[in-house]
Amino acid sequence: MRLEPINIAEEAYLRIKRMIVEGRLAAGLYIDRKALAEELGVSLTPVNEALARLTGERFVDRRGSGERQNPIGLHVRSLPVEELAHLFAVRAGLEGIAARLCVERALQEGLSLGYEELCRRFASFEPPFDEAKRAAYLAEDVRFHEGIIQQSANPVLADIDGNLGCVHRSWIRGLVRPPEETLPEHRAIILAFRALDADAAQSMLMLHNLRSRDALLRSLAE
Amino acid sequence: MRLEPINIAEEAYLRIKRMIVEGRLAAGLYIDRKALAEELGVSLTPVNEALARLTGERFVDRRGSGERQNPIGLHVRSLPVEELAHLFAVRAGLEGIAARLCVERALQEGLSLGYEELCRRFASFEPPFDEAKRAAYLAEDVRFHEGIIQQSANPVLADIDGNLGCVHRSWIRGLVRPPEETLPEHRAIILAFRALDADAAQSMLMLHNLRSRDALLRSLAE
DNA sequence: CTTTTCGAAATTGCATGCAAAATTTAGAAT
DNA sequence: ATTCTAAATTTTGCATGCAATTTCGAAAAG
Repeated sequence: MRLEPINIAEEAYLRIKRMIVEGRLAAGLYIDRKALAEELGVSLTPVNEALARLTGERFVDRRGSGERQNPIGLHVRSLPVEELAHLFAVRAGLEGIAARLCVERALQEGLSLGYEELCRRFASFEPPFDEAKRAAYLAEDVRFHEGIIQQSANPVLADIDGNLGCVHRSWIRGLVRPPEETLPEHRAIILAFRALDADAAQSMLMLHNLRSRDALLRSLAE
Repeated sequence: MRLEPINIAEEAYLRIKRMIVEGRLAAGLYIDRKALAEELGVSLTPVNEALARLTGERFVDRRGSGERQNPIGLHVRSLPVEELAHLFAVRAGLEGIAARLCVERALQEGLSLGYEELCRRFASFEPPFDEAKRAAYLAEDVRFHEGIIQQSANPVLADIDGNLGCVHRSWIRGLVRPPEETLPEHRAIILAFRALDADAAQSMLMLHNLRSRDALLRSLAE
């Protein structure tokens, strides 16, 4: 039951973005607008509009005639790993401030139960981690970070971090660091939240992300 | 001497965005695409593409037929002041992490002279502040914050913060707080940079922005 | 004077058309 | 077989066309 298709161009945008994020349109791939338009059952106009937006959001590259690789035209952007590291740093800043805002809000309005529940559900994990447990941990990890953003009640922050998280997950399928390493960090962050210690919560969440960035850079160096 | 108009749609996007940011298209105003297309000397297609992008970037609102205010169609988005406060919080996070990245980089590569110069030029201001000095201070303030972002050498961060700064300046023309109040904070931040104290630099820059957010909220409450 | 109604005119969202540029293909020359 | 060349085809970027919806406006009704 689709409530708001809004309009064809908007839907084309959402569908093409999903195709990129989910890897159905592979990185570096040339984008055949005609084929895309046929697949979506629309004309070229809404596809062009969608691709213009995605170009602005750096999901798509426009390749001019002067450049080395052919063909000319639009391609799915492939993210240099270096840029993924930059992305981690930005999220470190965003999630750090989100943690502070959570505490700020909790102090003003009383503890948010939704957030408390999130913390409890997360805290129930215990080593050792087999395959299934790692998958569950990954899902809970995503919920944990998203929950902090949501509870910070800052729509601008949610918008930006949501987009970055989208890019992140389209390039990094699993965990950057093993649960054994990140679980204690998550626990420490939760303790800071319980203590309503904004400085500690912000600092820990930031360092948590920066350590993931460093792990990524190390794994890149092999 | 224009090097790369790239294409008409891209140029339409940039020009319309400038019109909005500079207030030439006022907030809340209905956007007459036909008139806009004529003014830019293009057809409706590139204008539509540009407006689709600006809608995605929340510079433009799409108003459906069910909503209270007429007419239907596109309008320049007017930012609730509350959202401006959210924006300050996000920038607090971003500039905070930028400060940390600056110090990180300085420790790895030796001090950046460009950044040092920025600090010196900024530090030369002295009270009292007459009208002209306040204007100069405002310009220097913008350069100070932009400089930190640039020196953090994180293109993702620069991209996001640049956009937010753009929105910020389109809604807040002058200073949120008087120079007498912010100058000591800037000085303290510079000292933290000189000492290569990442924690202090990040924390101070973040609080600097959060205090501006709070000042904004107080002035809103009148 | 205010409100309602109904048709004209404008606007929207998208499809299609078209010229310029790029790519592919076919054939000839090396 | 390989390289060059040029015509044919495709693609791109934008303009224009068109049906559906919306707004405007004048006349009629209250």
